Amino acid sequence: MQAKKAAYHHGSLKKSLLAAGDLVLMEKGFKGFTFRECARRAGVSHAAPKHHFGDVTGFLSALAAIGFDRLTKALIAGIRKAKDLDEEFLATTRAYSKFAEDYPEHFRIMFRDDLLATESVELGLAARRTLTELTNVILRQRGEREISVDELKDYTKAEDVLGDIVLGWCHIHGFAHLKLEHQFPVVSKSMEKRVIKASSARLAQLIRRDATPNLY
Amino acid sequence: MQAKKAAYHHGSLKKSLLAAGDLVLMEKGFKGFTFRECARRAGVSHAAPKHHFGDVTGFLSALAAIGFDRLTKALIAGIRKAKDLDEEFLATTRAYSKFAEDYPEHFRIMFRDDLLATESVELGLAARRTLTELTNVILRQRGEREISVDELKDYTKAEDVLGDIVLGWCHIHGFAHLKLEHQFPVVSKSMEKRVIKASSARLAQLIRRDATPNLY
DNA sequence: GTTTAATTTTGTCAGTGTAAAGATAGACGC
DNA sequence: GCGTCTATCTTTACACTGACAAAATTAAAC
Repeated sequence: MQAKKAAYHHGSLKKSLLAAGDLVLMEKGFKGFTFRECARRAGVSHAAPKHHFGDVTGFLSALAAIGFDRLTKALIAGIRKAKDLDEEFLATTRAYSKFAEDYPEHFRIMFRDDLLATESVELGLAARRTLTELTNVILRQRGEREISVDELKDYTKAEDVLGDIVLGWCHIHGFAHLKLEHQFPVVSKSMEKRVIKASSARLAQLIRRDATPNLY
Repeated sequence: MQAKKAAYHHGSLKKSLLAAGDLVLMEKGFKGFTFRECARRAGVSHAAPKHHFGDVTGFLSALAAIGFDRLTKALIAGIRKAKDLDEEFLATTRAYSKFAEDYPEHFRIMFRDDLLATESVELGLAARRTLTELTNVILRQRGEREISVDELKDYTKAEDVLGDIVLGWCHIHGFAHLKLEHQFPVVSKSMEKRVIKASSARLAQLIRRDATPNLY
């Protein structure tokens, strides 16, 4: 971090700016997040970021991509801890929601189509990696084999698979989002835990019950 | 609108500002939404809004409350068209999602805890009215009687009811949000219709199947 | 070693939210 | 009727922002 500063040209300013933006997002939130503040933290002039990110939209897209990668990792880590299929769906829901709580501003940015450069391939890929992970959760519930990112497009064409993805992802995402934004009625922590556990279990059972029977 | 302008003092500026803010949100989106632009449209000086709304957070809260009221109405209208319980849950999902598409910026504001004055009783009430409507959708699926806004608090204490609300609302909200922000893989309109119809049906069946049997 | 291209800085501009002080008009007591 | 009061609105001011242009600096290519 200190070695990079020495280089005027060809330094790793882009990385430094991303690190700065990442921090600002966490410390000051979206309100305190400004192009100039990030430049200040990276120790460069206010106009420096322009060359690397164009406008603030491009900058946010890069940070959103970081968010998606972090979410993907969190999902994988959460899933790994699960003992069986019953636990796995719940673990996914928990990991997704915990990510939203841990990185609220990233989460908000990631799902703001109007603030992001949707043509960014980097962002698109990061988002697809996350969706692939979620799709694999569903596929395992269905008793089917896992897929890679490249196969995602083919699999979301299958109507029954997409149906299960919608069923699962909407619940996971809806819960994480509504909880983050404090839309649920306030109840005890223990009751909340039981409720989300029960909901996840019922949904996972539904998906497994309706899956083609020859495969599980 | 023209008669109000004449009055320097004692005009209905608050309403005019809200109407202006509502328009700006729809026409220019969140990016173009500024305190000063709203004041300009209402034909007053840029500092005028401060007296009525404090800061921009207070102003957004009032607009979010309008959004919730509009959503509540949309839900009621959508539900009214449904012939039976099977159709009703799907109709709710559609109405909720259509609202998000029709008023994207309102929708985004409404679910941004950090940008709103959470202590606003007006906003809290509007949000509770929406949640009451959603709760009644669930209660009807369960074969139980509907409730009023005042009863909401008691009903969300019941763990099984809250469980069904989470199950239903998360799916509805998650779908609307993910669709609005273009997170789903692109598929044909007809396939999308079938998918959401099937998901809603499966979820509604699950809720009804698990309901206490003596009541339906 | 000179040229060239990439990177960063400086300076400027219009526009923003908020604060403070001044202006206006209706309310209210007498 | 009249003077004061108070809520409402305007004016002015300030620090800050994103975007842009042009100049300056540096690394690399030749």
